[in-house]
Amino acid sequence: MDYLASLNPPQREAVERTEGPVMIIAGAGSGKTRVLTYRIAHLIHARKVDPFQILSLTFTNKAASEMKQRIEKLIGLDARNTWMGTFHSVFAKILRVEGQKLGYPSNFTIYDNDDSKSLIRSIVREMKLDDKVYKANTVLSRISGAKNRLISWETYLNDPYITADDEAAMKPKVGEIYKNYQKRLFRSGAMDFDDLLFNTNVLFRDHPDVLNKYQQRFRYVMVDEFQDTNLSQYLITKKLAAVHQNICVVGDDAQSIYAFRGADIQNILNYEKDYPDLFIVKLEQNYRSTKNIVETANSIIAKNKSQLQKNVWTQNDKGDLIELMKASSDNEEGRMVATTIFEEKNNKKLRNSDFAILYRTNSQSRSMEEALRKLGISYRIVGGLSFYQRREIKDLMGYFRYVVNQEDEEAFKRVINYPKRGIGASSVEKMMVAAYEHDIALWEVISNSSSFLSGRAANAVGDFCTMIRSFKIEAERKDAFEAATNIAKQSGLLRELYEDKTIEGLNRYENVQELLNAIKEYVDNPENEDKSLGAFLQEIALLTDEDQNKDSQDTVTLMTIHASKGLEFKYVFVVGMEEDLFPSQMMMQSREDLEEERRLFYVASTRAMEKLYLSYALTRYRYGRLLNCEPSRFLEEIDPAFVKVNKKISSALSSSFRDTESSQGFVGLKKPATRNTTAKVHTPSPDFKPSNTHNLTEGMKVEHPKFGFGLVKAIETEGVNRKAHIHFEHFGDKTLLLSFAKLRIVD
DNA sequence: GAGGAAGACATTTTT
DNA sequence: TGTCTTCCTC
Repeated sequence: MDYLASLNPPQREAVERTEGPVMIIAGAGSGKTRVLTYRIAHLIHARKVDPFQILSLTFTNKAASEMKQRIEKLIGLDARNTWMGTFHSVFAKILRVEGQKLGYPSNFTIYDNDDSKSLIRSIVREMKLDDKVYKANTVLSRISGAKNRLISWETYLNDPYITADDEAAMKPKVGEIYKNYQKRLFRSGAMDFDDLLFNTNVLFRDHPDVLNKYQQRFRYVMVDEFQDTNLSQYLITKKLAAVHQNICVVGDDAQSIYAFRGADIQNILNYEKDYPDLFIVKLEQNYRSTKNIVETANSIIAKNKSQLQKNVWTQNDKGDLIELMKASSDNEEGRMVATTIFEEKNNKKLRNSDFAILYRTNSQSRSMEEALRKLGISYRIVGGLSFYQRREIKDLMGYFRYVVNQEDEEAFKRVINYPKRGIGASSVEKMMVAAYEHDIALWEVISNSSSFLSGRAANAVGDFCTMIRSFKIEAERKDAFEAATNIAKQSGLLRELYEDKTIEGLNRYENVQELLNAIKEYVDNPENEDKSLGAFLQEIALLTDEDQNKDSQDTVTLMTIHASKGLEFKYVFVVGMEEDLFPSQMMMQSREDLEEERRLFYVASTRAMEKLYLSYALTRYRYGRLLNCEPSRFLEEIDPAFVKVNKKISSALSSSFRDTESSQGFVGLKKPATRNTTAKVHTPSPDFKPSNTHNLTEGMKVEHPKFGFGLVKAIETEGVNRKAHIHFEHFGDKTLLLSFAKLRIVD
């Protein structure tokens, strides 16, 4: 196999050692994905393993699909038959088949965090507890933490340490909430994200025959990003591999940054104790970054005590020194970063997409955005609301969910009175109480509304019930697209959105159309055998944003350090290097916490390929007040041999700012369209050429490279400052300075 | 049931 | 400081 020849010796060892337990410690930029994909290809090709017997677990859909694609490139369509997916999606699939053994229907609904929180809020309200003490977020994370450690509500309530903990936190009722929460989920035929893993553990524990079936099926198990596993996930992998012992975990303890979500770094640190005959390979050669960057990162992580010994090195050039920038304020920090990007871009012929700005907290993006906008540098923010979290999407999905599963309480609450049909909160409550008190299904109450409600409300519920029935029949007989379109129309949801002529309303309407398009695509895809609405729902319940349209545009990327894991950029700015911000003040209680922050810094630094900039500000607005800041302790920890302090005087830089106020090409743009990760930035026509806009007049149709097509509504001020008010189809009204805006006049 | 005022709140968040 | 939620009023 010639693919082996392209690997370095440890990589090759990792690929070829297919039998027995293997741990691959993959340093940053060491070609981990490559090793993983080659290993699978090698199993199939050289070792003649049936692809069906290989299970690969990842944490994100993105990682899974990327790997799948790469394997397919290596070995062709055989790759499709390997089991590859996120922990959640793989075990959701298994639970659809085996879940009846635990009393769940096979079409169980998966609750996302919003559903979970909303359910907790209801329970807290019903238990007449103070919702300021029992905040949905806090309670959910407590419950989630328990589930990740396989602590059931029964165990939770009986564990004196846990109860003492909750009492000390003045939240003694969390256990009771946990209990009610689980019961309600079960009644709703629903599992939350943690249940998917928790219940898999229960399934494997209580049904040895089922466990055995999957142990036999998955002769080879691989786990990516092993440092991020929680106990629940860890035990699943251990049980699955117990018979064949062909388990291969890949990870980097130095990049473990998800402890707050239950990830336990001990899983990787102590792995050797679990498997005495564990074969360990260390991938230590970094192919991504310059020597200066690699060694800087090494000097950072060296301060951590809990870690596996390794020596990351590179053959790459020394490269530039790390540059440290000091700003007087957060806004100035933004300006310095933006100006530096502007200059580096010009001097070195770089693209916007070669740059990334990384920060500890989302709120730091503001000053960066402002500065970038002023210099006319286009950017995009990764993170924030994903498509499937949007209200209008959740509303329509709520209908789909409810049509598939009438016991789905959260879906019910979402759709029962939207669009308005005169069923108020008190009627809803009456029905839920009735279901609970008579211990009957919610759907039964709804089907017999006149027994529980009076007059108008009963009629309205009756109509709703008839409507859902007809949707159900549709959904059973027709494919997902037809059923979904019909539901969107008949429910009145589409009309409701259509009638909202505000820009946001238009956007929402379009998003709904986009969801329908996605369903069409799903139905048209020959790979999907089951084209029912239920099948579609199952498919996407565990999808977040399939960041499909992230490429193509040339933009600077802004994101949190967490979101940057696994990515690389030529130039990276890590901003806000200040004590209490990074490391975060909330993470300085213990050595473990501080070490995780340090790993975060390590992750951030190792994203850079060519150059790393670090910046901090002396003052910063936080929660409306101006704070004085001190440089981060992490800055002192870096070996000073690799750092150069940027001596540029910012006044020289900021002068270039004053006259660029208008160079952004648009005035009065309040919310940049690029803020939304899913905002569809227009792709200019292939023959796009800016026209001479001298003769531009009202009523002309124009094309803008980013905003797409629009209609000129008015022209203002003749001369250099000539502006055009244009209504864009997808971006609403904009005022553009004609001397800067690139517009093509469409005939 | 819409709209406005007031109040709470504010790390990180693969699923 | 800015955003999101809730509550109150018409």
